[in-house]
Amino acid sequence: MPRPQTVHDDELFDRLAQVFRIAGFEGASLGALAQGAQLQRASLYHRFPDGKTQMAEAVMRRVRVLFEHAVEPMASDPDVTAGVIETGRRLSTIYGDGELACVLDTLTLSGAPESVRAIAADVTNVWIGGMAGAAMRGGATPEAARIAAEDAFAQLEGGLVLGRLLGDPATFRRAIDALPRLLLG
Amino acid sequence: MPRPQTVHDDELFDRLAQVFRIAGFEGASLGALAQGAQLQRASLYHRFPDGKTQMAEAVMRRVRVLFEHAVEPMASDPDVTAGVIETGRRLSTIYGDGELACVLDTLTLSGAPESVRAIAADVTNVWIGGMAGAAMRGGATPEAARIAAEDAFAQLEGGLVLGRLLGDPATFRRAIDALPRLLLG
DNA sequence: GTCTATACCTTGATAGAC
DNA sequence: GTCTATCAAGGTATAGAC
Repeated sequence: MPRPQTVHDDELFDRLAQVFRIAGFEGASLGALAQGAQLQRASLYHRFPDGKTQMAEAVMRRVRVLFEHAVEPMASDPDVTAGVIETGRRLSTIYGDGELACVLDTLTLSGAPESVRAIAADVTNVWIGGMAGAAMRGGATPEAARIAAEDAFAQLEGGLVLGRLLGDPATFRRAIDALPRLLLG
Repeated sequence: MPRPQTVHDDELFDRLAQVFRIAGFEGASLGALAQGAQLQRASLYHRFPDGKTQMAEAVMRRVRVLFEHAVEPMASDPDVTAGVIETGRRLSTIYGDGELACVLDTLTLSGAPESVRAIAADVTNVWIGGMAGAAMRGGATPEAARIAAEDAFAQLEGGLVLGRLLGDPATFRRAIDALPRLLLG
């Protein structure tokens, strides 16, 4: 009987994400990743034979699942406003109420493999597409909905950057609270 | 007669900034910095005896000068709206019309020394303070002006992140165009 | 002031024991 | 599946010639 995994996949991906999101791709050393994962470097290579690139890809794919879950209420809730508010709650949880950096931002800096960038772009489109869909359900034209969704994305991402710079997540939290207004007018 | 500098300070700081802004602190290797500066590694250590930390500090102080210049029209122009528009032009130049990353974002990730973070926070306050001043000149209360300035900062920074993710600076450019509305209502 | 050469450490990655 | 041990490459930083 083979030795059981001590850290299951999703939990492992989440731990690696915590390192990548504050260090970027080049900045995340195998030592830091191993420490964050609570696994030896060699054990990480057993789980990810293709090394750091494969780790970052797995993290990004895990992030996509998290965002698909986050945007889902905007499409499924009969009350669009209630759906947007619930999505805001889920986004806030992902970002530790604005205290955590965004892996889409940090994992697309210098050194990030093209494969990781591609998944990051895909996640971004899932997120913005979900918000644009909500805006359309609220009555906006496709063009106006897309613009509103992009601006809302920027407000949230910029709020995270400002939070890191000043140590105050207030701007991010304002953006979360403003989501219904930003998307539904 | 001593050998003259082949690269003057401000030009050198700008070249180093180009590397730091796309790589972050840990991600920017001395090799990459030397290549960007068109100087040998050892020459960089002659200019910056304290190494990479001192380079990042110098870059940040240079960035502060650039931002002081960028926000200046908002305070000095008799026509506040014209001043805000001119500041938008200068910000757009700093960010290559939205094609370049922000060093405030990338140079405050994991590994950045506290001294660099402190200057980055200072630059942020210069920038947001300037925008808040314009909003007050436009009639806003101090509290409303500060919030408008923070939100405008977030819209710009988030626009840069989105531009990198999707390869399209449209959201950043929209934020530049929207600056007078965001700050002056 | 800039260069070549080098010391020393950390990194990403691999091999093999358990 | 995880570990210890190890390697080659690349990292930061320094010494000394010009």
